[in-house]
Amino acid sequence: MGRGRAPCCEKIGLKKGPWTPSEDMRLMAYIQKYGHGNWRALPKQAGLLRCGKSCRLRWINYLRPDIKRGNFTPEEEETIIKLHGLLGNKWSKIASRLPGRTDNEIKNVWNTHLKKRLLSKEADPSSEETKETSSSFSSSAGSTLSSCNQSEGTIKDEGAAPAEPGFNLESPHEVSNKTEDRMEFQDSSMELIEIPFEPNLQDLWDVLEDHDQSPPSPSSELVISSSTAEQPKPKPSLSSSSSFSSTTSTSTSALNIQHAQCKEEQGEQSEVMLEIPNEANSDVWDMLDDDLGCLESSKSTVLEAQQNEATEGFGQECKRQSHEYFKQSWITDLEYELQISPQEGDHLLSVTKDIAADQAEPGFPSYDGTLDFELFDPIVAYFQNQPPSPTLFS
DNA sequence: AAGAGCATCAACCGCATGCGT
DNA sequence: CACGCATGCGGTTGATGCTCT
Repeated sequence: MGRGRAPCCEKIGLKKGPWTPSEDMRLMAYIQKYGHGNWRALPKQAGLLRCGKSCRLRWINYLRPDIKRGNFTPEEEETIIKLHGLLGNKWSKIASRLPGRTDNEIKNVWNTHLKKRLLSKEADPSSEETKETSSSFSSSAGSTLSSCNQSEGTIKDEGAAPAEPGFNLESPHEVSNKTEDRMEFQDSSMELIEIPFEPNLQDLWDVLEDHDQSPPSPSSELVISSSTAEQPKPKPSLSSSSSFSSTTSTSTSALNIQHAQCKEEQGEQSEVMLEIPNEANSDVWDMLDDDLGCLESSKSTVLEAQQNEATEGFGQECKRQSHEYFKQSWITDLEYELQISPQEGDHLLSVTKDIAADQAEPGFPSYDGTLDFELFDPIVAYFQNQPPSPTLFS
């Protein structure tokens, strides 16, 4: 074959322009079932008359479940301005620090709003807003800036996913005198989540839900500890100081769970430590990203449903069930990943295993290259496997 | 009410980069 | 090392909706 770049896709016969709902559903269904190992082959296998690039873009910018829709908050805009000052037009880098936002979206916001706003501020430097912006590296930057500075090194680290701005793990459950500890943790790239001890992780969901948080940096160390201060008795389902490794196919040794303290007499503090070494297998972070991304997705779904309550056809009960579904799925998945309470019959678990089994096959995907839509309609399968998301279909 | 101008954002294009052979 | 390929990234475009006159 001659030198030079191959065309990104076959132009002939492929569709361009806006995506139809049917195409969206087909793409979502396919990715949900098989993932997106090969974008170039994906459209053919999914029965889409699109090039792989277009599919990838559509997924990343619009269909991905953890996309945060809606207007940018002032905090997000501040963050973009600051990061743009640091990084320039590195939209993907900026996007990586704004959970749920895409580089395309940020680029658009910058070009349509923020750039003009900054220009107008330059023209009128006496305005109040200008003061705020120009002091973006002073105290007004708040947690966002501290996060930026804190992870300055990871910005330059191309390989590592940087810490997220606003990754504030101060928990309502956290004991009061954690200030010094927290500073220590920050210095040693360690974050702390404290949760009421519950072996089935129900409360972990609730606590994480209270944090408007993002996955931590891979360069940091995550510690999830639990407090039983309000519990009549600790429930040490994990043996004291027990430590075991995840044996999932994707993460082998990086995940250690230690039931470090079980002060049954005092009933004061019992901890489940989830320690991930700095050099942890990146798969662990993928797993946590997925889990927390799922949480974020579910949260935004519920928020969206709440916002649309008056006008949309999703009733209160539907929304509640959707929320409960995601909550339970997330918890079950995490329990499985942590090997705390694997449930063989669980739907999500079986789906995950199906996908994992498919992906374990050499030359994944293991089917013959095209889907038989008469036997397997991905659209039907999608709605059988997952409740419709108001976020996606609004 | 109609049309011109503007704003927004999804999508495209082409180059850069990284990886496997 | 050279090459081919897949994917990522950033600039740009064009369709659509909104606002103003």
